[in-house]
Amino acid sequence: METTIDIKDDVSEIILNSAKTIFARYGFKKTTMDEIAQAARKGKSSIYHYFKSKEDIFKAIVEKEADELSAAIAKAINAETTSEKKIRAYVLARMKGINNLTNLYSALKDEYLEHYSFIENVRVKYDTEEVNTIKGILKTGVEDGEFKIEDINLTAFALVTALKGLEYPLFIKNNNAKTEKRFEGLLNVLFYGIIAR
Amino acid sequence: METTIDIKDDVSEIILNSAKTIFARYGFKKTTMDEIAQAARKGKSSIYHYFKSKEDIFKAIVEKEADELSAAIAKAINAETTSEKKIRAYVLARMKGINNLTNLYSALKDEYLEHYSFIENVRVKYDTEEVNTIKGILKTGVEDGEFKIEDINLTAFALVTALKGLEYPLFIKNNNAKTEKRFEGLLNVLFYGIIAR
DNA sequence: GTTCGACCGAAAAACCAATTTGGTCGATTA
DNA sequence: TAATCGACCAAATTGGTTTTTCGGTCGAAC
Repeated sequence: METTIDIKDDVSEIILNSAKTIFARYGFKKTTMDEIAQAARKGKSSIYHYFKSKEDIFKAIVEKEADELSAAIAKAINAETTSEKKIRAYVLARMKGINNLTNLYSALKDEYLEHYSFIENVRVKYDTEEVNTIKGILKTGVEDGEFKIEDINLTAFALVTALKGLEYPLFIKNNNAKTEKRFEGLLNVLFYGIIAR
Repeated sequence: METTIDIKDDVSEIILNSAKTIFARYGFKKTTMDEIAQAARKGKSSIYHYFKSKEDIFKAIVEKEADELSAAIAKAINAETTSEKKIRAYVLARMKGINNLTNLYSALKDEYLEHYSFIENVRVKYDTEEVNTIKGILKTGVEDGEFKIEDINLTAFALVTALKGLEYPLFIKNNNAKTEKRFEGLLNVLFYGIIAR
């Protein structure tokens, strides 16, 4: 199934891939349109036939990555039956997926502070999606009598926030195989609490 | 008990208090040593008799605030009997205490991004203290048979991280009376989990 | 439909003079 | 000895100007 030229070798795709490596290496600001064009073996003006701005290219890259992560997570969730297992699958898939974004992300961490509001926009949009995903699982769990939750909205929001907070110290800094077990421990707290019975 | 001049009216204390209001208003960078000296009704050189640098003054202020918060939290914890109540008291006291730091913090949020590594140092030191506090409570709770926790270290760390992550969206942005109730809901999840039984 | 050279305007970088400012020192006071 | 301060310095910052870079447009060519 690779005998023909891959249909994804579209010019847009070439530009996106070229740009991605340069962005990952130099960050958004330091990357020039000329560099992107050269890497794609095109003239600078040609790029504008496919994307309306540098920001646009960046947005396309980030959204593509985010979509791939979304898809991977959805797949992992659907493979499970109970709500508890779905939550576990979600956390694991998310954790692994975030790792792949590390390259792009680390190049941007210095610029993250600056006022590139469009980055924030993408993040907010994705956060909302995450909360909704979790909310859906929790809701189903409650309806099935599997979970008992006072405030689903708050719990979903808190879970996502906590996960995001744990991302950095647990994963970025401490990137070994034990990390997965650690998340398991946390999930047990989430499911069963810490009160003895 | 206020008939004599308060022993805290030390010159160091005057300098610290003067500096605090100026820092809170203008931030670290924009505040000059001359301004601090004037506010303390001293010559600029005199300041250096008590503090070795501007950074030093700032550090002293932050550490003082942090110590006061620590004390308030410790007091709240000790007033409670069971471990569960101690945790609840801790979270509430912490939440309220952080609010008081808002002034200083908000003036710094723009400079927070810059490489004032000493700020980060204070934060790390304080984080460690927080984790240890929680760890102590959890340990006692387990020993008393009140809690049942797989990995105390991880749970304490996760709880602090999650609290820190929830601080901003739950508290700074949404500063109404309902916030307290929200934390209550979260604590219930922590104690009892979400699994129905 | 695609590619590109030439060009534009705004933003950034580079440069420089003038000023500010964190910090030192020695003398003075008490 | 402890505390205060005026005078001073080197380094950083500021303000303003010039130069360069860079994102983006346009029209021609294929």
